[in-house]
Amino acid sequence: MLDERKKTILKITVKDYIESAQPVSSRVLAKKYLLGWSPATIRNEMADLEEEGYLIQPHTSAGRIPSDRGYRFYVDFLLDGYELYEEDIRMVNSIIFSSLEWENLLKKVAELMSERTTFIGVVLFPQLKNATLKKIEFVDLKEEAVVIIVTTSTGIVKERIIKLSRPINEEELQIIRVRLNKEFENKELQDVYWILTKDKKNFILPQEIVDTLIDILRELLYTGREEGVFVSGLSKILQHLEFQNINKVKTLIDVLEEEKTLSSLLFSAFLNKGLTILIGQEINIPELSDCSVVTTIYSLGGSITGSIGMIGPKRMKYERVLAFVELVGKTLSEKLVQILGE
Amino acid sequence: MLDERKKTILKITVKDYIESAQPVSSRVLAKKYLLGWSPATIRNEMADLEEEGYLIQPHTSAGRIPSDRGYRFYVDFLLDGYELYEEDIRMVNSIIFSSLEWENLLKKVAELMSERTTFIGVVLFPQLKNATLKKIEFVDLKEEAVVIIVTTSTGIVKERIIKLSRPINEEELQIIRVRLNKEFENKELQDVYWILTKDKKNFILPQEIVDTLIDILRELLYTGREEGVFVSGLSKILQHLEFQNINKVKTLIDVLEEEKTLSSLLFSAFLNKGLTILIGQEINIPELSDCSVVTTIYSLGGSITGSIGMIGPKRMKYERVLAFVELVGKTLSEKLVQILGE
DNA sequence: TTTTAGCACTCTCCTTATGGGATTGCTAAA
DNA sequence: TTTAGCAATCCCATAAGGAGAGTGCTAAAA
Repeated sequence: MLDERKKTILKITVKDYIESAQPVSSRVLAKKYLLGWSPATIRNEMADLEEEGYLIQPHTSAGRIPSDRGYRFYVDFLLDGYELYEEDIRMVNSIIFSSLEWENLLKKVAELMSERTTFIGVVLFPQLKNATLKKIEFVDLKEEAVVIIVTTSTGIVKERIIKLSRPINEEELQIIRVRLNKEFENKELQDVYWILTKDKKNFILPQEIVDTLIDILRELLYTGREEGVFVSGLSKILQHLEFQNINKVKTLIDVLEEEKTLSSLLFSAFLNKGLTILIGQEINIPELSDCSVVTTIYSLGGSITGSIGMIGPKRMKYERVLAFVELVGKTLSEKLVQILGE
Repeated sequence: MLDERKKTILKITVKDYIESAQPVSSRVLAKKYLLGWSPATIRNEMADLEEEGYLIQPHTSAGRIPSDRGYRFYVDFLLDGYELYEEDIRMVNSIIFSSLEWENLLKKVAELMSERTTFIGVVLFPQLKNATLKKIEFVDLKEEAVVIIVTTSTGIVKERIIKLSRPINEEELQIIRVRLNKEFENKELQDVYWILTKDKKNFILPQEIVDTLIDILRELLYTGREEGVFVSGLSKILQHLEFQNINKVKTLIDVLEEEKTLSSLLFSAFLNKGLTILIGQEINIPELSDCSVVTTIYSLGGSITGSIGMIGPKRMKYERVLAFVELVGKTLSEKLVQILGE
């Protein structure tokens, strides 16, 4: 374990580097922060910290910057406390409690997160493993075209247009509607999915309808909308100094357009069930090794859970981002409680 | 008007520059394309073409590159013909005729376009000015939470969750449902919107329901989903040589994350009602002055229209992109006919 | 009159050299 | 154990030089 002086030096080194983006030298530490030790002393301590893997020297005659391990120690043990801003609270509330349909709301949340922090905001679609089916509805468009609409207990709606191979009139549709709803209302989506796939042939229903229902359920259950995530803030993050060179930008954009990568990244937030930080290599995505990721979940009991996250340079103000992400997660959950009850 | 020799020289200059990305010199023109004139002669002609604004010299001792006017002349008068690839046709069909809900389909189309061309694919949400209302549905979630679902004649579905100020039971909901559908079924969205806003107070209905309906209709009518566009292909376009410097990339990304700019750009495709090319400054967005935009519409009669487009460097293979965009537009329209009839 | 050869001139870009500046590690003294 | 002093190291901005490519112009050839 590090002694007090080493902790202090590490802490100030991390803080200064986050602010200045310049390797921190012993001279700056001694002079700017008036620590009471001479540069030479500090130099010795920093050499020790480097040996133990907390600091890195970009080249021989440069100051030092924190390693992943240095950031990790800082975040785990040296943080002074979270910094929650009034203005953030106001904005988060005003977006989340405005009336919007689901998808639009989540998209706005992603935009808001990047807007307020200049980092990337990511929102994972709600995962519905424990939700129940509320209603199946059919809307007859014309001739053989029908819209099938499924509503879940969590208020998520998913629809699809299908073209039938033979015309179905409103009476017949009504029979199907009543029958399906009687059978499936308030059943878990999971179960409905299994019943439909197993007994596929035994339903005396137009095959297209059964197939489409299965399709809709699968999407609701396993992927939100195609591994759905909303990502926002590319244009914001490029202003940071770590993304000045074109190749880093390219690899970053490659990753961020790959929805699968992001959704599985956010998905892992479920396991931790709370505020999580991953720093650099810990993220386990080489292209993001200059970044940190802060995630949390939003939820209502067990029936609906999703997660949100921010991706930014490792050089981020953790005090602020941690507080902010927590705020957004909590506010989203509150909104769920308000609408769907406890 | 240009004489034959100037046309030939301009044509080959444009072609060579599109291929090589290098300023084209008189020597290359004479030697590589065996035109039968000496470099000196070609040099004179190129000087003329520059004077007339078709070519530009990046600096004194460089070859020449096409100006916007040069590209425009090339596209209008010098194109050999469209180039439609078998593989493109296969891929476009397989994506567009797979069964997907609306939004997902359009998103996939944008991805497809960028995938096939390495340029940016943009898809504007369907504009519904002439669509009619098909059905209004309520799903009772629990206590005071209700989902309102509106389906249009074009098969577009939009929903919203609301929290009521007092409980409403299923019987009461049924009365509202029947009454609203009786009154509004098959009426134009436009009209329903006006009736609701004008007679707001006269409906003996919970105020929240009326307000939410108005909200949904406004979104359907005026903005798709929030000026909705799908954009795809950022990571692809960065491989092109014109986006090697960081500032160009930044300004490009700024524009592409600004949905309003893009949707109004695509919206203008409606006025032209067909395949449109804008080159460089013609686009009228300074940040895109190194780009060309090719757009077209997809439609079914007058009831549903949207547009699609590609954004790429001016140095694009117009023969191919024009054919491709036309293909995607036509195939999308076909799908509409197939589902919704004529 | 039109086309072409020849040549000086211009500009870019790459490589190399140079010097200032910052910071370190080490040694020896406090 | 801490500190002052100093040589050594590396980065980086700037300048200098030279190769290469292509043009414009002039004068001769077709």
